[in-house]
Amino acid sequence: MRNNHEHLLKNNAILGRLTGEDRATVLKDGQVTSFKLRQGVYDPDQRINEVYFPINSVLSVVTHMENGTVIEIGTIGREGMTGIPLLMGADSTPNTSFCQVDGECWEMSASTFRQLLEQSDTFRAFVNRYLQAYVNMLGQFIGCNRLHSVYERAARWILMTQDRVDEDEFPLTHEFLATMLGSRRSGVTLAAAALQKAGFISYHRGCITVLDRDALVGTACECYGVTKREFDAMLRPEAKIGNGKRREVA
Amino acid sequence: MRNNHEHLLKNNAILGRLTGEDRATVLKDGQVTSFKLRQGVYDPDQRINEVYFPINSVLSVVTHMENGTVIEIGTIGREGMTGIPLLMGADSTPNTSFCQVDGECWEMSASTFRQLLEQSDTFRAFVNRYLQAYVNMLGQFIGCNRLHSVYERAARWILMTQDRVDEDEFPLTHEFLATMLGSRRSGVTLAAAALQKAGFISYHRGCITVLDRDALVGTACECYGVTKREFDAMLRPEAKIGNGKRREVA
DNA sequence: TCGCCTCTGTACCAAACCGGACAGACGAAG
DNA sequence: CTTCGTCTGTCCGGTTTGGTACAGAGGCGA
Repeated sequence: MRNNHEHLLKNNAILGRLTGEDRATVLKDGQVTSFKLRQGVYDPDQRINEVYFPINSVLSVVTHMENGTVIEIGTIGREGMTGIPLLMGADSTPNTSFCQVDGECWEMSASTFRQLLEQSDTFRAFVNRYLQAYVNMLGQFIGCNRLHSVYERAARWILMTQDRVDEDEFPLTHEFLATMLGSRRSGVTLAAAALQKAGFISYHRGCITVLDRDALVGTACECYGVTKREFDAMLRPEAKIGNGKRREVA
Repeated sequence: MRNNHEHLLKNNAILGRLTGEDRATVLKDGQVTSFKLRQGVYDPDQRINEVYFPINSVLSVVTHMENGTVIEIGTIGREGMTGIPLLMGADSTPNTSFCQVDGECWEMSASTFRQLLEQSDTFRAFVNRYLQAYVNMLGQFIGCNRLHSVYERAARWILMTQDRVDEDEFPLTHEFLATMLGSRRSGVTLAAAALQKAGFISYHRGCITVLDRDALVGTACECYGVTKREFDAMLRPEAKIGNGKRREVA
């Protein structure tokens, strides 16, 4: 049982790097939880009592506009965790989180999370670095949503999700993707059809398969690579976070 | 001289709330610095040696896309500070910061900043809450950039800047605003002309004047109000937001 | 005062996208 | 084997915006 759990922990980038006492605390005070497709994780402005470290599930953070429109602002998978606001001293978030691809998470109470932050420099360091990468992703997406086409963003989104589930196939409807991207469904259908025709992906009634990852990377906007490098770098303690951008102000 | 400085500190939402030893540390180890229009503050991936608390200046954080396009991801004025990455344990940022409206900042070395974080619960709390509001703003703008028109976003931007300079008049060209909003200049000219015709603003060769704030608020997308409430609430320790729950200070 | 540079107004075409709608196709449930 | 709901393909008019270009107007320096 414990071996099984330890195996699961390895799949999460943060938990998988803990050792000794820290790992013991995680195993002792946490548990595996499953999320089903579209299941809610956090509601706006509600107290956050648990944090989750995805193992093979993918969660989505979205914001609601006043007119009811929903749009994705971030994705959380095995590279990270939910409950970022706790790290900043808040106990809630104005956003909504839910399950985008069903699977398992490691659940930890907010109090255990805070205890670990105090107890472990390693844990605090990794979580902080994740926060940093997450915030940098938000900044990137501000530009992405303004400057890049549905086609590019769709490819980017598919790649990001595939990285997090680590399988070629996962559930996805055009309708859902359109909501995440803040575009209309028929626009996504055109983009998806083009990607399928090109042989990069195939899909069928709510299920998508990535066929040619490299081609997708070439199709997606730079935002995919930029954020991926950020997240990768965060996991290398000695690496400098950043991606070599060095430009002048206009 | 010291009185003068203390007066300046009051104008920054974070520094203005410090007392006793904390304030003494700030005054002892910091200084006033001026930024000129378009002057750079941080370059991508360069070590952050100083942090700045705007007094009456406004700074802008932008990201560069690979094709050279620049777009704003955040604004920093007297409600906050630069150097957020330090708070997350990083020592650089992938983004660029520069001066959007010239004026003064309180400059503090990174080491003093870290010392204050250790020394003062109050300081750490305020800075953490500011980070929280800043991150929430990023999330809001991800949606805003995708879903709202140039007209709405232009009004939002003008309001946000005016809040930070606290004067009705400040420098702004259509060209610059277009860059910040990630749109083309002539589109901003149309939006600005409409706002002027409506009597909400007036402008002339690189200088804009807000004439009717309330009308502008009505014109801007909800994102203005949402982020303003976040910043206001985060800086009031006793504030109740969301469902009436008090947010804990870290 | 003159000339130049910046800022603003405007125009035009093309592409992308919205908003909405409709129909076919597939699969799950009965 | 139907039925029904979901998912996808497609269409069309209208709007916004991108890309580009040009000209006038104001301010500033020579």
